[in-house]
Amino acid sequence: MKKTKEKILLTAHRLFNEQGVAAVSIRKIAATLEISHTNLIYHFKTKQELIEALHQQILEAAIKLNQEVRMGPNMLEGLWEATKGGFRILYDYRFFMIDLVYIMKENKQLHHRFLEIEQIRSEMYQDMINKAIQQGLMRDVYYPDEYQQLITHIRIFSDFWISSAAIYSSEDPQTVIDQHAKLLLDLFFPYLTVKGRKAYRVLLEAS
Amino acid sequence: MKKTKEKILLTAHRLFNEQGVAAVSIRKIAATLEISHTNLIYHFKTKQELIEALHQQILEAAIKLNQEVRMGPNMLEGLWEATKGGFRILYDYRFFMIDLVYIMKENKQLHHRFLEIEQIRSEMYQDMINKAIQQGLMRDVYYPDEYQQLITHIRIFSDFWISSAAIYSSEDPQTVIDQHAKLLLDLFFPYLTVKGRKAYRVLLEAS
DNA sequence: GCTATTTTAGACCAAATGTACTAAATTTTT
DNA sequence: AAAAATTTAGTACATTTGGTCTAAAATAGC
Repeated sequence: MKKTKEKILLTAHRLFNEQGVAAVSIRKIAATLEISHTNLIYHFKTKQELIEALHQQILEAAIKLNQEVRMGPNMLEGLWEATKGGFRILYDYRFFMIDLVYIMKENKQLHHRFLEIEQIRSEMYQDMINKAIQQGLMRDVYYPDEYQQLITHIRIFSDFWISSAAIYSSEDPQTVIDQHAKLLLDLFFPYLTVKGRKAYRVLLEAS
Repeated sequence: MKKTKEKILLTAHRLFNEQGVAAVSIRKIAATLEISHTNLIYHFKTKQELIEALHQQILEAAIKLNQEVRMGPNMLEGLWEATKGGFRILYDYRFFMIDLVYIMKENKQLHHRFLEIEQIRSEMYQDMINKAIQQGLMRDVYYPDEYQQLITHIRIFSDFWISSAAIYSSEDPQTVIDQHAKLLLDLFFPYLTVKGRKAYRVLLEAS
């Protein structure tokens, strides 16, 4: 019996992606669905609630991806798969990334959750890098915090490559996703050892 | 006699920075200035015209900076000064960067100009890197396009560090600007030669 | 079948926004 | 000083939006 609720989320999701969060009103979503706006309000009191529900979908997709992509012995391969999958999810919900600042500004609760998740992601990268160093794939730091800064760059790139692509890229979605997943991997390249670079080349030839 | 026009730009600039472009209407700017909204419209027909005028200010500030910061023999030092100055300008007009995707979407002409300017910036970085390689400050590429990708990362970071800071940073403006200017420089670090890294350390100790 | 609950629609309101039109006030030009 | 231009304000209108209230329709539970 929640067919309506699901349809609302689908339509909101689509319109947000097409027109941006700010340009889509409750009434517009309702009109697109050909239901009354009061009906929509019955299910979601505000646009914020819609965004929160869609954010929940993003999290669930991310958790599902995390379970699928088992980080195997080859760190770079796992990173590559996880990045491609993660970037695909972000692209599917691109309105969220493009309006990220706006959404975080409007919704303190979501903002807080987002910061927590980023913290976890950061620690994950930290672990991954430490393992890669142990395995001789990445070099040691030249100065303290060097990898902490790399992780910051990873975060900013991950958060905003979609916004950048909205301005600079005209290719089809899959190409854009692959290009930027590759670009993220390139951030790691200069830190790789000879052994690491070899693994990197093997990986690229395989895909 | 263009006092009004200037006051309008100042107030629009301030309100855009404080509340974001979407949340500031012609009428709100007029109300803040305590002039009639029709008077404001007389000077600027639409919000787009206001944004274009402010963008022109950004360009003029950037040109002025370019003339001041002479790229001396020390490539890293020039880069550091230019980055700090440029990032300060971007921060002064942070509404433009935070609403970048929105603005580019709404104004095809501005979008086109923006792409042209980015092209010039890209070539500037390319020249700078080539010189740094000749001077033995940066290493040769390990694979083709390696530095082209670095420049892409520089572009994305430059475009969106302010958006990132709006979400993650709570420090005062000057600290945020310096931190991110430093982060941009860090993108170069792993490509530096031993000689380049030495120059980099000298530079950081000086500032 | 009847009742209670959930879902849906319609009417209405107040605020904000862009826009157009008119006219007054001010400044500039002659 | 008079005429022409510019700048400024006031009014009014249509649209959009979020929001409330009421009631009808559909569904579920008994």
